Amino acid sequence: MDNRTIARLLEETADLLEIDGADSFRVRSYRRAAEAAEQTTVDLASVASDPVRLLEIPGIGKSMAAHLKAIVDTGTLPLRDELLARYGAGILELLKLPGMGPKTVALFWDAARISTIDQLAQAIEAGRLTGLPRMGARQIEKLRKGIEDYRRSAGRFRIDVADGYAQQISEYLLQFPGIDRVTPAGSLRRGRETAGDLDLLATGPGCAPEHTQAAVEYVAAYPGIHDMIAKGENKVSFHVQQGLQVDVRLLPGESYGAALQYFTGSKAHNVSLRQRALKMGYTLNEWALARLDDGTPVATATEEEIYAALGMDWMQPEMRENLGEIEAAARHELPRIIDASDIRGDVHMHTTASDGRSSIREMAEAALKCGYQYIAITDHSKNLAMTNGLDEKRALEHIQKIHEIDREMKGRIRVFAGIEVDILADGALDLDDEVLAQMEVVIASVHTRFEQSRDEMTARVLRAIENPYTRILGHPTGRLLLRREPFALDMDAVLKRAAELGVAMEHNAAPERLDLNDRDLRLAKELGCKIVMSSDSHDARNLGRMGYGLRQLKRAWLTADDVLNTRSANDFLAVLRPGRKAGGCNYRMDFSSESV
DNA sequence: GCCGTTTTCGGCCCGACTGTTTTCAGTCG
Repeated sequence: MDNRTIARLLEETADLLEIDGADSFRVRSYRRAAEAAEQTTVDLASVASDPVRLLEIPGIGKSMAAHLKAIVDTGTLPLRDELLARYGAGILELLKLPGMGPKTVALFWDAARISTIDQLAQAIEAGRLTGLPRMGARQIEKLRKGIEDYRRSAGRFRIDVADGYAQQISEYLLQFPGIDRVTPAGSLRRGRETAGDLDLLATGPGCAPEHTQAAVEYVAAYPGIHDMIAKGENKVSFHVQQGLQVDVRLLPGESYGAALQYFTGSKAHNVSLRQRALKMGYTLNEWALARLDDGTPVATATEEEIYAALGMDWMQPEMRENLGEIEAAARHELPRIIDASDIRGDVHMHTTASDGRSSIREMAEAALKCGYQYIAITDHSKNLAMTNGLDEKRALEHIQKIHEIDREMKGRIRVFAGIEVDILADGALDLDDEVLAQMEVVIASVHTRFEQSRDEMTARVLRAIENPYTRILGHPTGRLLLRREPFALDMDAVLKRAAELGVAMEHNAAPERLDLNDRDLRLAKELGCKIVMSSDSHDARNLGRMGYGLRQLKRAWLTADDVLNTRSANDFLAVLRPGRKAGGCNYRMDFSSESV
């Protein structure tokens, strides 16, 4: 059992305890333990019987150590099972609906024994919620809509979740002697935000036609299988625990490229490609690109060969949506889209001053290891009290500390002073201008809930953009995928105004954020609105993780020129703060001598 | 349930926002 699974069990127990009305501090201790399990580098399964090692982990006490041992020994936690038996297995899903917290779940359970989303939907239709405390017409309508949205997004999995499964299963497959290569295909390979299912293509000597028996049996023995869907000669399909469907295909090396191309898609890209093949006298399927007249294979083993035989350059999977990439590849005019190595700085990160886990120095050192030339420290401001956000006084002190570290780094890396301020309901920022004036990077973010109308919400964000100190608009859409409907915001208006004022739009790399979607990013490019790619890292260990967000940039065909933090430190600041001197920062005098 | 003690109890991130309130509970970050 891995740490993530253990963390999930503890988190679910915390949710159940909360519904059960347990002491909130007891609940929190379960959440802390879940977080500890997720964070620790200790493999909990291997030390579960060693209380001394367990107790060394902060957040794990005597009782929790016993719980951990029970989880590792039996695969489950008795307390969790007991609560699930009482309330029903579906009750945790209710918490995923927007606006549904433990108190409301408990209310519905007590009043109407509701323990699943289906039961809740029925109760709403039957009018059985009317008259319950806090349940006015608006509240009930919000729930009804929440269920609708939830059902629409259910069935698809966030890319990082699908990716996690892909990695686990690939590791397992590669342990089989007859498999020496596994590649995820489909929407995961194309870098979409979500994946409907998971296609894994495996090849190796054990995948040759008519010799796949042993490999098929090995795949079918994968311990993470929840239920088997189909088991054929070269394909095994199954569901994993959380319902994701996985198709593992065993392919001979000679047709691996054709299969990779075929199963990567997208469908529209493939249709268009096959039309092109036909016009050139070829036929294209998952086994080969072959001559139409006599069926002689022309290209099979690699994608590059296939595209080359069709007179095209190979293109990155993220571009394959039939949005002009086929024509561009045929003209040999594919743009050089952005790559991880283009990113020179990360300008959104938190430290222990607010809710981060690392110090300023640790962040700077980690950034050096990532090859960055500059960073900006952007802790939360006071409005996010829960994160220990900085008020004016602490913010000014923090700037001094950042400057100190910057000097210590002696030009090996630049460390800019910044802040992530909160946009209040009326569009004002939550810190005084005098403080903002001293920051090189001010990120204005929407953190609060999104109950306002589309017009109100847009006005709120626009007013924040108009603030002369706003340089980057953070969390612009506030979309938390599969958890909440994207709130209504006139993105066209926001992007247009941001472009006019030179305010950059942040694109957050975290897979649960992915602030801007493909369309937003394409529009931003058209309008000349600059994008800032950020990690929003709270921990030095994952500072360099730009992967998921970067793939959205690729999908929008963005180049290094479109993204602000691909520039040098000097150029970045020059574009971010045109004609503005950093207030009170005399240390910038030595800026021109930076060695980065 | 954890932690750190002024050691065996008492504290444990808290403010904005919404909807239902008629003075506040619940959710979210």
